[in-house]
Amino acid sequence: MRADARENRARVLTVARELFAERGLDVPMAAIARRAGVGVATLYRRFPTKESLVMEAFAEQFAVCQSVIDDALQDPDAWRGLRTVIEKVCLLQACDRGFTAAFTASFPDLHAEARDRTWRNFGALVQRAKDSGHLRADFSPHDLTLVLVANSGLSSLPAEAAVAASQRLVAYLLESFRAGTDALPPPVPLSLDLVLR
Amino acid sequence: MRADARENRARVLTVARELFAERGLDVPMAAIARRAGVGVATLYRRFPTKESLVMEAFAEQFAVCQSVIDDALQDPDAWRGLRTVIEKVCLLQACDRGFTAAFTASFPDLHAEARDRTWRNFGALVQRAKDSGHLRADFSPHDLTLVLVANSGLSSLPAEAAVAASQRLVAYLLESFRAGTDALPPPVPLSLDLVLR
DNA sequence: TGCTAAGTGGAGACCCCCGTCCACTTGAGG
DNA sequence: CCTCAAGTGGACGGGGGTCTCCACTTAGCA
Repeated sequence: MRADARENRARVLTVARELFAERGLDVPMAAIARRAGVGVATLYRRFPTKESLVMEAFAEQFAVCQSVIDDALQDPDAWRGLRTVIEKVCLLQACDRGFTAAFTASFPDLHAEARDRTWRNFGALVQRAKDSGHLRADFSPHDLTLVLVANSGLSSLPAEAAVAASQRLVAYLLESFRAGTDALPPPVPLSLDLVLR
Repeated sequence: MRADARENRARVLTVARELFAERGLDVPMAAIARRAGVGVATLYRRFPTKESLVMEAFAEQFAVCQSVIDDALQDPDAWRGLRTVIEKVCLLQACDRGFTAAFTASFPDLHAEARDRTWRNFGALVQRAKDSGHLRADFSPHDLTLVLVANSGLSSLPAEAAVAASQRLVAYLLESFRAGTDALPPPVPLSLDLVLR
């Protein structure tokens, strides 16, 4: 590949990541091209379809996400591991408007192997957390889906509010997931005054 | 208005409500027209713009929603009132894909008077619930927004799953909102096996 | 420096959406 | 039954999206 082409390709990816994060996946290809200072044809030469650009743009984040999960799943403190999985993935979602959409859209396509392994590991983690007495017994692994989908709804908020809201939501939910609830940890303060008036 | 016209108008509204509920607000006008057995022009004769059709279609639900809230706000048992507001509005959202979008889109336009009154009443309810010792002291009225926005994210799930998920989410959150948390009420069982594989 | 394949940009084909226009049809009162 | 205003449907304009085509430019090697 020629040097200038490689540079263009990299710039396109950077710009795409920025715009997807700010404005979600429905930003037009033409906008990405303009901001990257190239023509539309250049985009389609490197990425035959918009979907392929999305996948490429988020590949890095997927890897990060995967390793975050894998690490947490290995945590000897099962409750801390569970908490970490939820907190980190939710933060990723809240910081990047496009990530959620890309994630759920690609999830079925991630080769079943990796998906099933993660899911199995998570199930094991849940069981360990229950056994350790920190996680309520009626917690279901599907509650992870519940949290992620609920958290994804927050991406309709303005960017700064989304992070604050996500942290507060996660704090509330984690509190419900705990078994004992001895002391109530106060949820993260929230500044949502701007939202809905 | 002529008899057949009145009938057509009614049928359009019914169909619009169905389709908005099933598929959200971005169902094309042409689809509504086709399913109602009329031409596009007939839609636009009765509803000058798509937005006006949306508003008209959801007017009834808005009224229901408003009265649900007003009733709950009057409840002498403040905690029960708060619970009811959250449960009922979330259920409305979960049952109707279009409702959330229509609600947030129209919320700024509902004449400021009604909006402010509801918001003031809710603030008072929150205060009463805190005073009664049932609601945690650091609960913010903005947490209502948080719950509604999070709950709205569930509408990306298939219809049946959305209701179950919403109920479980609300049960978890309400538990966190309670002050004492003496006994942990088990959350509603969840059947999300179909989701994300 | 000159050649050539790789690379490029912009016009435009194609599609889907909202909303309008206009020639045609029909309900219902006299 | 006749009339005509009210009602109707489908074609169409305008805008915005994805993706393609093609004449032109340029990097990189001999």
